[in-house]
Amino acid sequence: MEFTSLLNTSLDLNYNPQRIFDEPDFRKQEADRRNHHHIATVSEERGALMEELSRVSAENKKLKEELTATCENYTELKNQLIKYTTTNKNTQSPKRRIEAVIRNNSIDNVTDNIITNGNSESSSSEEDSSKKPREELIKAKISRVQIRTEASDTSLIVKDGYQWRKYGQKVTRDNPSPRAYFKCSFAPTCPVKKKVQRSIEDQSIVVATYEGEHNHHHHQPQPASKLEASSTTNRSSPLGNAVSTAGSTITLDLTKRKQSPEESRNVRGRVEAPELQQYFVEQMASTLTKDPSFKAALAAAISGKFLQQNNQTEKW
DNA sequence: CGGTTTTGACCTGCGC
DNA sequence: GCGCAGGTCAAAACCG
Repeated sequence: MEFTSLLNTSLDLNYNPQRIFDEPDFRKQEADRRNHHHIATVSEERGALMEELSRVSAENKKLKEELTATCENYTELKNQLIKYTTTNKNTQSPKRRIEAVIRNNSIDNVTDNIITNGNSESSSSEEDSSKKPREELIKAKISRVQIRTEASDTSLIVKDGYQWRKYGQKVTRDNPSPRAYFKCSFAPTCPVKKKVQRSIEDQSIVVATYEGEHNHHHHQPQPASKLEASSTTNRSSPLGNAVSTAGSTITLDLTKRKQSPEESRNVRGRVEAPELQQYFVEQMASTLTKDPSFKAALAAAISGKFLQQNNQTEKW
């Protein structure tokens, strides 16, 4: 877009020297005096404006630096909090610890914790048939997906392209929102289960935990079906592929809201499929163009650039 | 009518 | 052994 054509940088000084010479002498002298006075006033105003502008620019720069420092502090504190909560959870029972870690960290850490736990137990005691379920849990591929939805949307529906049958719902102790249990119903023998619960920190985030691997191809939802998957509005979304990526944590924003730096890192760091990357790039572009604060920041940046150009022009 | 959802009951593991 | 919490079952209700 050609902004320079839209921006009128000229000052209307009501000053036309050519006309002065057309006046008779007595009028010319009077006009000269007036114009000298006018030019002096305008110059003063201009100087004051320039001073104000440089003051505001300096203040803007200072605020920017403060904001950057605050963001850095925030990130550091957040990391410390995560580290602290992870350490605290280690005092819980193994099962509760797995739950807690699944809630708080990425699945890479979860898998590590489960395996470590399993090894330490097998080395400390003999074989026990009661441990078989846990061994199955160790073998089971667990992945977690965070989906940002509208906070007003109370349904625990995760549109991932698979067909699920809900078999239970529970209110857990540490989260007031209920947890829903689903089994994959596309294939009767498919062992995959998922748990869906709203995040306790952010009610707009739905956390889906997948256990196991699908033993069938990805299901394309049927139209006009009551299935959960059929309510998927974006059929071209590669989320189904993303979910089948075992051992990963994926954060999706379905509300067109701006992603936090943490969430963006999450996506950048873990999602590598080309179609997913393209999907996220498109979503990010869409999000940015619809974000008023981004527009405001862009406008500020552009106007700042123009002010710089004007300053340079005036120096010529 | 077949599949899904709801929901109370039951099972299981764990800590005390 | 008891209580608690998470997970699962299964009958009834619901829906297209």
